[in-house]
Order: sequence, then structure tokens, then C-alpha cells
Amino acid sequence: MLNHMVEQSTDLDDVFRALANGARREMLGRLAERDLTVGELAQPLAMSLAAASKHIKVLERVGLVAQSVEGRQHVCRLVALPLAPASAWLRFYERHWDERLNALEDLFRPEPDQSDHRHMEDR
Amino acid sequence: MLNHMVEQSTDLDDVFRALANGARREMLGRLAERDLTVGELAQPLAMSLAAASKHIKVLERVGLVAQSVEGRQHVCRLVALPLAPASAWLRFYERHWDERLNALEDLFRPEPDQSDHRHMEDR
DNA sequence: GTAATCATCAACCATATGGTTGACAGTTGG
DNA sequence: CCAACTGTCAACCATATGGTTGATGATTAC
Repeated sequence: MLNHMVEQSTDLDDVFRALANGARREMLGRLAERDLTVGELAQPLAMSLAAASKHIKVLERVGLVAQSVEGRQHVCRLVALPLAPASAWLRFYERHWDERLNALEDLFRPEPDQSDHRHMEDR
Repeated sequence: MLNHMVEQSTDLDDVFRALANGARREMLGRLAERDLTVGELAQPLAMSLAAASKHIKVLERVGLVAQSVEGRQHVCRLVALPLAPASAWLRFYERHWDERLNALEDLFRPEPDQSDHRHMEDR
């Protein structure tokens, strides 16, 4: 009756799971601007220092954050590289949602009508 | 003593959490080729039909899969669009890992990194 | 009509997740 | 030296996750 949850986690599992939390994503976003201490990361996050520390540990374990001790503060810096495989995985599907959007566009342009008022072309 | 885990999940949370599982990612990968029934999705996945059905339900709830009943089989098709925000979020960091990889190049570009790193986070 | 098929549902189980509080340890400042 | 600051750790709690089995329902095949 053992052997439940067969422990088959991959790197991609871990990275996506690390990103599946708004607090951790916000930490990464602020670390993209500059290195921050644990306290600075915790401060805007309506939670205890201990909770923030646990989030940082999750990010560290997947290699997205590296910590260096400086006196009594622990400085965190972003290591974005582990995001690359996740981004590559997602990018594969870009053509699919593009196709859907293009198909939707085609519904509103069934004829070779050249008067493109109100056609937003921001990408 | 109540009010733990304040239920603040966002769309991005849900999409990343849906992707944080190899079985679900494999389902999406095969659905990118063609529509599949629940049984066809479950078959290569060393788990019961009920377990696969639960995974599909997770994907449905975040809008990545749409199901249509055809007789006694339930046909699933990919809806890639909800992946777009996740991909956009990740793509923001591409310059960071690129910078790391091109660290040597930076020696020839003394202009430091002073760009619009402000990343909009869902809150 | 009955039996097999396809899928969901409900109940259960083990572990993971995300928070808390309180104790502790290293560092700095008086 | 002692006190305050910064962060981690351990124990605890509630809920979520990912699987199982068994029952049920709807559809198809014989």
C-alpha cells in the first residue's frame, strides 16, 4: 500500500511550481531590478519574515535565487537561467494561440475589404 | 484560528500550477497534435482513468482544454490562449539569462543596465 | 435486453503547500 | 556586556494535490 505519489518530478515541474505563487513571482520581479535582502523582499508581502524566508528557499532550491550572507543580512540575487526551459516549453504553443487569434480575426474580415479602420496592430 | 491561506489565487497562479505536472504537460503536448479522448490521453500515462480525468479537469478549469461529448467518449481539444500571459511573464526575463550568457560581451558595452525593468505583477 | 465500454463521481489516503508562533543564532550598536 | 536586529528553524495547523478503489451513468455492441 506504499508507493503512492511516485516522486517523478522533473526540473520543469519544479520551476513551474515555484512560479505558481504570486508572492514568489513578485519577489522575482523585484529582484530583476536589483539585489534585495530577505527583509526587503518580505516587507511588501503581508506575511511574516519566516514565511518569506520559506518562499525564498523554494526559489533557491530551483536555482532561481542565490543568497550571499553579508553581516547579518542575507542578500538575494536573481538567477534567471532556470526560466529558460520553461519559457521554451511555452513558446512552442505560441503558434497555437496565434492561429486561434488569426482565425478569430478572419471571422471579422471575411471579404477583401481594405478599409481597416479600428484595426489594432500592436504586438 | 481561521482565515489561514487567504485564497488570493490569480489566473497566472492557476496556469503555472496546471503546468507544474509532467502528466498534464504531456497531455497538452499530445493535444497540440490532434484532439484526443480521455481514454487516449490516459493510456500512455501509467495511471487510472479516474486520475487522468482529474488532470483533464484541472486543465479545463484554467481554460487550457475544452471537452465535447461525442457518444460515450469525451473529446478534448487544446485551447492554448491561456498560456499567452504565462509566456509573456517568462519572456520578460529572457534578457536576464541572455545577459548572463553574454557576460563577456558586456565588457565591450560599458553602458550599464538602466532600463524599464518594472514588471507588472498581479496583485 | 443485456453486457461491455467510456468516463465521471465520491470517498479515502499520503504527502505537499503555505501560513503561523516561538525559540534560537549570528551581527551590530550602545 | 547587553540589547536590538536579521534571519532561520522547528513544530504545528488547515487546506491542496495526486493517486487509489468502487459505484454509477450513459452509450454502444451483440
